[in-house]
Amino acid sequence: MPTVSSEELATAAGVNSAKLRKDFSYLGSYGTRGVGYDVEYLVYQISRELGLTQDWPVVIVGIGNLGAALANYGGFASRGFRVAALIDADPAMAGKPVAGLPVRHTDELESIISDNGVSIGVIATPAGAAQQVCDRLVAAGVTSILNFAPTVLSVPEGVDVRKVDLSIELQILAFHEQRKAGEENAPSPVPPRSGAAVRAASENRKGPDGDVPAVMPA
Amino acid sequence: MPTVSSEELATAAGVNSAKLRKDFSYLGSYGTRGVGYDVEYLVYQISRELGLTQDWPVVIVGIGNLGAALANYGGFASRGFRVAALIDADPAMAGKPVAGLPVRHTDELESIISDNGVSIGVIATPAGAAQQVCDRLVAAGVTSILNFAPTVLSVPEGVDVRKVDLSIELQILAFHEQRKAGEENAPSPVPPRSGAAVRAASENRKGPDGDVPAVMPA
DNA sequence: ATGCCTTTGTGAACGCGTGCACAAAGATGG
DNA sequence: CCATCTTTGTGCACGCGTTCACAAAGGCAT
Ligand SMILES: NC(=O)c1ccc[n+]([C@@H]2O[C@H](COP(=O)([O-])OP(=O)(O)OC[C@H]3O[C@@H](n4cnc5c(N)ncnc54)[C@H](O)[C@@H]3O)[C@@H](O)[C@H]2O)c1
Ligand SMILES: NC(=O)c1ccc[n+]([C@@H]2O[C@H](COP(=O)([O-])OP(=O)(O)OC[C@H]3O[C@@H](n4cnc5c(N)ncnc54)[C@H](O)[C@@H]3O)[C@@H](O)[C@H]2O)c1
Repeated sequence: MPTVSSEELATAAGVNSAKLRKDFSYLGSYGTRGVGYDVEYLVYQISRELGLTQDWPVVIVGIGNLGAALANYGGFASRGFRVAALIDADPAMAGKPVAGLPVRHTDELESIISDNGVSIGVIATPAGAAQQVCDRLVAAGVTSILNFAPTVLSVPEGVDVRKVDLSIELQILAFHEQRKAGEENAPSPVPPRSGAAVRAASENRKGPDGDVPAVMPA
Repeated sequence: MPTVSSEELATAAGVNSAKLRKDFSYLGSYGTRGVGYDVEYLVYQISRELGLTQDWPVVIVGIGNLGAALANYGGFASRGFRVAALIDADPAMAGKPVAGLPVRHTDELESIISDNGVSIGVIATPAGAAQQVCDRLVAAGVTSILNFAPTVLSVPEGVDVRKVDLSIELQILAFHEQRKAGEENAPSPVPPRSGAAVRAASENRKGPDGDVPAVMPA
């Protein structure tokens, strides 16, 4: 029986082995003392807890540059996600095949969602249309949304929104970049107290309960 | 002089006003007691600290579906990022205009980087090429990388890597989705101890010092 | 069966971010 | 010029995640 010790996994992942063991214990995952964890069982258990054993139908709304790229991306299927439909408001796109699927018009949005039991939606429309699309998705029964549009979506309680903001990713890199440059020469105008604000700026969004809105002017 | 109080900002952002004030104090940002913060000065100060006052040249490597979408994305320019060049290994693409810029061949990678003083690179190549591209970028002087390929990149100390893994974003949504479904009926197989592992699964990557590698099989 | 060695599971300590509460600062009006 | 009111800046305590350290458990060899 192939096994791994928490120490091996921890080293590979670059984390503390005690944390790993404690986390596993929360999952009810019992290893064998003196031996380690049964790899197969461990994988199964984590997969199940993470929801990877069932597959989730998703819809992508807004089949432009980004939406088409997402539709073509094979990485979703391999993680248990199935693209149930591609939806766009442009009548000219309706019926056109993208990544092997015909693009459906926005009119069909509600029926597509309910027919397929979709609970996860991806929004890749322009920012101006995002909230409206979001509202329709939620009304139709979607309870999880992955948003690429640079807008803060407001949703009723019980609906999760994750926002992917590529500009912020770059800003975080730029922030560290600037910091690197500043270290060598003159001390930063701000003393390196390394306080909460600085650290918070390096982190990503905190969780499902509300993203940090962009306060900087575009 | 237009001002805002920490309380106003905190309410708008949905955070605690004390946290906000404390964070501002780390930035050396002094408000006026009884009045609040000078909006203009505050914006300038935060912008500067975040590195938004200078603009950063970036290169995008791998002009496929995703790379092209990124190149066409206007949101970067508005946040102070300038696409210095688009680079692809496919000879057939060389010279072809994408988003108004001619695609350059990988051979030119090093000279493009040094000529433009690029320190931030975006990798949108297939996973198999990512590490190799990364090595070349780093060797040429890039010290910050935004990686879209589903691979853990290894880089020397001093180089920051941020990984955007869209599958993981969906997995996090699916995880919560499953949890929602489980609450109504039978109790989850795992008692809702709400431990560190569960919470950690909702969080994103922690910071610049090492992403959490994907341990699940694809 | 017994003893040794490895690795788990976890209680306790530590570190850190967050929120509370309040004194000091400064504006504003009388 | 003084009183009052607003809002900042921050010491302090609380909560939570992380890490240490170790006893218990189990395999394995003798
Ligand atoms: N392209 C990128 O790399 C990138 C990066 C980050 C964020 N974004 C954001 O993602 C979104 C899409 O970007 P893009 O480059 O694909 O834009 P795009 O203009 O190429 O595509 C937008 C698509 O949405 C469709 N659409 C418009 N309104 C709609 C509606 N109400 N319902 C359904 N579909 C609708 C349009 O017909 C179009 O096909 C934008 O909000 C953009 O800011 C894009
Ligand atoms: N499309 C998506 O929505 C999406 C989402 C998440 C992650 N990704 C990842 O992003 C990457 C790109 O995705 P894509 O859909 O654009 O793929 P793609 O196949 O359309 O594009 C890849 C491009 O990279 C170029 N390339 C290959 N090797 C190269 C090299 N050594 N140097 C420079 N260029 C090279 C190819 O010529 C091609 O143009 C993949 O790793 C994919 O897994 C894509």
